[in-house]
Amino acid sequence: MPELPEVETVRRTLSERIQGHEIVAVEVFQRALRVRVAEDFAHRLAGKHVVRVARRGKYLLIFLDGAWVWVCHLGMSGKLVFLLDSTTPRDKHDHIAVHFAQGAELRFNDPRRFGLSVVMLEQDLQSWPSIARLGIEPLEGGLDGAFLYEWLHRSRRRVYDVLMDQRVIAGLGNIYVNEVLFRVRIRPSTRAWRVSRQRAGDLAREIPEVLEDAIQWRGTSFSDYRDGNDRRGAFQSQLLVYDRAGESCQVCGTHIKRSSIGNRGIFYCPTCQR
DNA sequence: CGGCGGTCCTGTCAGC
DNA sequence: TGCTGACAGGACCGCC
Repeated sequence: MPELPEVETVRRTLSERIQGHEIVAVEVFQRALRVRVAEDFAHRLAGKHVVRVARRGKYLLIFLDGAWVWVCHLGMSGKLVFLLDSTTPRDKHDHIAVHFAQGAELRFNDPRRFGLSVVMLEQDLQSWPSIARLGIEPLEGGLDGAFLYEWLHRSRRRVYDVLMDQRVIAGLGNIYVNEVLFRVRIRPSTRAWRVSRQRAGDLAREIPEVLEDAIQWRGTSFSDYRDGNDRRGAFQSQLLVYDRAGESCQVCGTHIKRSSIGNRGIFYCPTCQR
């Protein structure tokens, strides 16, 4: 569900709400997420202040005083929503409630429970496997044609699979990989090693472009994504291929095709993308 | 060991 | 109306 632009939008909206604020109490209703929420999770968070809200790939990093960090991943269906009024009725998929002063509350809701919520010491963050594995941040410079070509030209995988690999670029997911590949006219099933240096350069330029654009539209609300204020994103209006099977390609008019790689639906223009 | 398929979980929607 | 199967934005594990 949430890819880099969505997580970044959650980061920005939450940061405005909780930075500098004290956590007065924490409730855990459901521990069985992708990684079981630790028994001492609530105890570790209680009484701490939020120093800043950051992001690494699709991971949200909520830094707390005392050198602690609360790491959240929203999986496919996760939401972190800030409520001014904690009397708002609880949903059956609300798993964690973090209470702030004056009745404000941050809720972690995740129907499919593919999300993750752990607290650790800041000094352990970079060596924590899920973070340690992550590749380059696409919006912080450093993503260039040479970098991408290095990965692509010696991989026997499909270009789609390489771009989806969080060890290469952190933060891309199914929607944005489909969109980026349409914009550079490469078919998702193309073997990575067949992508030329020039095309790798196109990709390196287009990836940050699409991600920044999506952030400006506050992410894609294809179905259930919401930001930290429970608001929908609007980038779905800008999607050129994702979820547009059967519609006409805006460049050439050919019907957009839907196919699949593994269990993921992929969308492309059979004429523009080779 | 690189690459790929299956799996975790619930909700929704299309088709019968 | 109700049942069934397919599918959904992610990540990890295990098998070949």
